Formats: sequence, structure tokens, C-alpha cells
Amino acid sequence: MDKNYQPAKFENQIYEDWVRNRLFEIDPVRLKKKKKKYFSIILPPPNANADLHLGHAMYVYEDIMIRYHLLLGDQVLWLPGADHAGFETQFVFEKHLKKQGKSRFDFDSETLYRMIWEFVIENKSRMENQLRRLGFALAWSKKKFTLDEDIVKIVYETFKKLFDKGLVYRDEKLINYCVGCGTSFSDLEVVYKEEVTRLYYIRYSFASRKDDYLTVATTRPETLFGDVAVAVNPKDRRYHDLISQEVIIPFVERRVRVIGDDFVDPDFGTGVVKITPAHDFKDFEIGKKHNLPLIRVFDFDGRLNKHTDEFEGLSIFKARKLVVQKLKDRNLIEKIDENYHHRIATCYKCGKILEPLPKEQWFVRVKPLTAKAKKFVEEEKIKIIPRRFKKIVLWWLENFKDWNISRQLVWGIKIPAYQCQLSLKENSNRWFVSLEKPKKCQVCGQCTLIEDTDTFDTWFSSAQWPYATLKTLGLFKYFYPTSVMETGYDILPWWVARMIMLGIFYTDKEPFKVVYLHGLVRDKSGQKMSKSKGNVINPMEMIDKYGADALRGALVFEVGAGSDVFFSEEKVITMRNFCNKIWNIGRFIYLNQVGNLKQQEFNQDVDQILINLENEFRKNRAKYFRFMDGYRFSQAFGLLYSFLWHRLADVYLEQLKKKIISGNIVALEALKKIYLECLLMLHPFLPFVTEVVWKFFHGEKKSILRSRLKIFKKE
RNA sequence: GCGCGCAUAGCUCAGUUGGUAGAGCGCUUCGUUGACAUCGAAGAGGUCUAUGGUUCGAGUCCAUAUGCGCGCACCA
Repeated sequence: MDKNYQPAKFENQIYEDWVRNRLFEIDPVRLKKKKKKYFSIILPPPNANADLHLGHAMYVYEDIMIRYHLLLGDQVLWLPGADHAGFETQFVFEKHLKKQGKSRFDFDSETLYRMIWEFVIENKSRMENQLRRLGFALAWSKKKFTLDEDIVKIVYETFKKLFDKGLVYRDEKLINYCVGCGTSFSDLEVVYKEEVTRLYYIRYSFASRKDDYLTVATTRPETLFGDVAVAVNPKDRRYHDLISQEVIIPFVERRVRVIGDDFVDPDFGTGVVKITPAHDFKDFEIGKKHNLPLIRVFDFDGRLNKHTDEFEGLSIFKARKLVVQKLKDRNLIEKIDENYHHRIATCYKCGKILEPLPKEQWFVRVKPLTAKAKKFVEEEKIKIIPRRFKKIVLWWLENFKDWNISRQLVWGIKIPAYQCQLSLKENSNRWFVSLEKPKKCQVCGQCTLIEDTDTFDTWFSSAQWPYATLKTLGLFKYFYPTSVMETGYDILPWWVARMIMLGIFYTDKEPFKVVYLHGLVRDKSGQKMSKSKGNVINPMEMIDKYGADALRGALVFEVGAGSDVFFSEEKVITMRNFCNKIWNIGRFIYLNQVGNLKQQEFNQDVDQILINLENEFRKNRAKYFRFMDGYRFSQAFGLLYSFLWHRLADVYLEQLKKKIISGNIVALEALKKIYLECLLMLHPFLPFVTEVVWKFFHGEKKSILRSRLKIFKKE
């Protein structure tokens, strides 16, 4: 044994041995003996478009649970997978294209899809290797990908089932559209940014009295071509007499009516609002309520269209400038508030302003789904840890809006929906859903179909991940519902809540019994890690320098449940030192064991020191199991840390040292027994070093995972 | 506006059945004779944000306040 533990010498070999000996795989014979307890976790599938970051390393909590249950002798499954990550991946890929001076418009959709496919496959295998380096006890033979044919089939089945039950519908609504990325989003993808913008006060002349006018306040003068009304609060004395009079929209000279609606805040601006249903969510609602037409004034490429007269073809931003200029020329601008604080909806990925635009999309009707989901959470059929997140999950389930699942992207699962052309001509717009590509129209039986070219929101497929994976693997009846869903609290509404909704919908059962949430990994001053701040720490670099165990330890040690992790290299070093401590206690025992074989000068007196040691160990062991079973992993780990280092090594080993060196075998054996049991308890946290030392004592072929020590029977 | 979280040693943070305050780093002093200097010993350093309440007893439970962080919603 070296003086210090050198992880790089062992880690790869140890992991290969684990895989080769199928220690992470389920045993099909044992599987059917129902005596065993089942324990399963589905790995949140990392996006197959980039390397792992520290957030992924947080899956160490899953490994801790998995290895703990392996040691308990349960029937264990930790299922690996990868997510095609539709929009995210296409976005990353387009950045690659841009570097080469190209864009998505240079390729037809099939070519683009194939190129992204190759890109993803390469990334996927690199990402999987990184999971291995972290030491994760994943059942690799079962790994799944969200684009596997059988998975896609399940996704289609879910969609059809939802469609048949009226829980998915197609409708023209305003959606959040990113002109740069070329796709729509659901409400969850919108990021609001505080900005100081201009508020323009524009005069709309009365149709009856040309020299009199009504002033509206707006941030978006370029949308005035789409105005179909002007609204005031009916209780507002200044204006209520004007309701149902007409004003004239500049440039297009269209007459629109003044309407009264309570939603208008008399104190805002002038108390008069222009109503543009095609480009504003609130206006869209008002438009529906008052039966107003929808006039879209710019297209999905972000350029003004034929409804804008002389402004046609201009980009939104240019059009705004020019419209304002020309309004000024006509003396129709009353004033401009230059310091208007405003929150603007932006694309969470590219940061550009999102446009509300009317578009036909597929929506999931969420109310009926959330009703059941809420019940499961309230009654704790799904238990949420830490508890405080229960309220948050329930809040989301209560407040979800209908979920837009259509994306205008190439990279993704194509939506299996078809439109009857005949119905389109007859203005009835009928769609049907078909698992296989249909030979003929299921509506009229004769027309040439129109295929939906959109793809699903990635979260629509990942929301089905627990049952889709287990169904396709034939493991559904053993492992569903899964035991634990462990993930970051930041994707609660995107993923966890939706898995609960769709899981219950498809299977009538909860997809998992426990949701365990971990926090974000921040740098040591609490800043979010990001490339732009330059504070990103690469987990693989940490492993190269200090070993996988040290990295793992740093993500667990003294971390509050569900709270963010303040990560620093110093903490990794502390954990590296702890691994070394473990190694050296082992080294002391090992060296003296060999030495004592010659000396044989054993001394039978079992003194008070050993009794104290044994008692203290017992107490800690009991606590350990309480912590582990209560999902308090950080505390279990902290307990082992202080017991092993500051009690076993600093106190007891020092007290026994002389006796052991002089050949007291009883003392040596007592120390060794407790040490080995500690290794076992520690193994879920620090799998490599514990396995390496274990093998020094038990031989190359004996894995700690196959140990049958009674300690894990919890006597 | 609604909701959530945090406030403990110089710094970063642990501390869930309420029972004499912990770790890492940093600091002071000392120690390298075969477990480990990726170490050990000794030590300094805390009215656990404030006020009130429940209790024999509160860092821990309740209420209010202050400060900080976060999520969501609205905004013509």
C-alpha cells in the first residue's frame, strides 16, 4: 500500500470490474422471486448535447441511495438514459453551425436532422463515460434514449389517448414565439426581464370630429395596424360618454370603436388602451370577449406584413422607429415617457424578445390531469422531500395553464397528427391522430392529408419517462411505481409536476413514491455558475485532480437537504484528505496485521478502550441507519466523517497504537472489525476508496457490494 | 402583489422526536521515531438577527419586525 491514496491508480479498473461482474444489473432469476424488496430510480436523462456539469454530479444522491439498497440486498434498478433535448440541442447545434458560417436555413430538414443525430450520438457516448467516471451504479445494459423507436411509440400512444379523451386539442391562440429561434414555447419557457423602455402617447382622431382626438399610451406603436378597438374603463368619467364612438387608426385610416371594459386601469397612462388582439395576451382575451377580429401585422420572421401598408417588410424594431417618426411628422405623438420601467418577455435561450403571435398549436388540457395529480400529492401517495416543496408542487398543479406542446423544430419527435384537407376547404379544420402513418384520411376517407410538421416539446416525452422506459424494458410490473425520483428543484414545474400528471393519466398510478429534491450547485460565494461569469468548475477536472470520491463527498458534506450547494475546490481537497484518512487507517491495520503474523505475541486483555469503542460505534451505527432511511444523507455522511476521523483514528487508534504494534491481536481485530463495518456504511458515499481498501483485506475478487456482513441487516 | 427560503465562530456552511453549541478553511502555540504533514496535539473565537410567546427547558416550535436571496404573477 502506498503512503497516500491515489485514486487515479484504481478508479477506472474498479469501475470496469463492477460493470464486468454485472453488479449494477438486475438478476432476472432473482427478479421473479417476489420475496425481495424492490428499489428503483430512473436517472433523469441528461441532455445528449454537451458534457456533464456539476449539476449532473448531484445525481450522486441517487447513487448513494442505490448503493445503500444494494448493500441491503434489495432488488435494485438504477436506469440510465439520455434525452434528445429537442430545442436545447437544436440551439447548441445551430451555434456550431454558426461557427462554420452556416445556419439552419442552409439545409433541408432531413439533412439537418441527420446532422444533429450524428452530433447527438457522439455527445451521448461522451456523456455516458462521464457518468461512469463519477462511479454511478447504473444498469448500463438497460439504457434508454428518448428517440428509441419503442419510446417514441409510447409517446404516440399517450398523445393519442389524450387526444381521444379530449385532453389534447388544437387551437389558434396567442403563443410565445421566438423569431430568432423559430419556434413557439410554453408559458414556462418565458423569462421576464426588467427594462427601461419608452411609453408613447399617441393621438387617435375621432371619426366624427377630425380636430378632436383620444390619446392612448402604448409601448408598441408598430402594432397599431392591428388595432381593432380602443378601450376605456366604463366607470371613468372622463371617457364613459365616448363609448361606442369611433376613432381612426393612423396610416391605415381604419375606423374602430371605443369599447368599455373593467380591465382598463384609469390611472395608467391616459386611461385609454389600444386593443391589438393579435399581438398582446390581454388584448387577445378582450378581443374574444367583445368579438373583435384578429389582425396580425407581422409574420413569424419578425417582419411587418401587407396589413401595414408602406411599412411592409420592415423588421419590428425598424418599423417602430419609423412609425414613431411619421407619427411625429403628423403631430400625432403627444409625448414620450422615456423612463418607463417594464418587464419584457424574452426567450430563455437566446434572450431575444418573445412575440405573442396567434398560431394553431396542440395544447394539453391540464385541469383534469392536475386534479388527480393534486390528490396524489396531497394524500402523500407521492411524498416530497424536503417537505417545503410540497406546497410548491401543489401551487404549480393549481396554476398550470394549458400546455402548448407544439414546437416548430426539426430536432424532436414528430407529432403524429394529420389534417383533413377537405375539411380545411370547408372551413371546419378537422385533425386526427394516428400511431402509424395513415394511408388515407380518417375524416373524409379520400383527401390528401396534411401532416403536422411540428415536433413535441421535449418535456412532453420526458414527462412520460418513468413508464415509457419501464414498459419498453418489460420491467414495468416489477419497478413501477419507482421508489424515488431524485432531481433538482429547479425543474419542478417543467418535469416533476408533468411526470406526475402524465404518469397518473397513463398508468393510474403514481410514477414514483418519493420525490427527493436537491439544490443548485453554486460557487463558493453563492453565485450561480455560468460561462459568462467564468466561475464554472468542470467535474471531470476535479476527478482528474482529486478523484471521484473527493468530488462526490464535496457535493454531500454539510449540505442542507434541498438547499443549494456552495461548491469550492477547497471542499474537494478536504474530502480528498478524508479519503486519504480512510486509506491510512486501513494501511495501519493492514501493515500491522502482516507484521503480527510473525510476532504472535497476543495479549488477551480486552480493556476498557475496546468496550468504549464498541459502544460508541453502536450508537453511531443506529444513527446512521436512521439518517439513511430518513433521506438525511448529508448527516449520515457527516456522522461517519467525524466518527472515523476524530474518534476512531484520533482517539481510539492512538490509544491502541502501542498495543497493536507490540502484537495485541485482540485489539487489532476489534479495530479492524469496526473499521470494515465503517467502510461498508461509507461505501454509498465514497465507493472507490472503500472498494479499494476492502479488496486489500478480502482479495481482488471480493467486491464490497457483495459483502454479506450482518451489519446491513440492521439487526 | 402572491409564495418560498435564509439570518449560527473571521469566512463558507451543518445542526427534524425541543435537553449543556459543530465542521471545513483561516488564526495562535507546539510536534515530523513506520498509518496519514493530504497529519497530530493544545488553544483563541458564538448574547445561534431582534422582540414577544409556548415550555421545567428553545438555535430548534409559534407570532411580529428588520435585512438578504429566490420563484411566480401583473404591467396598455
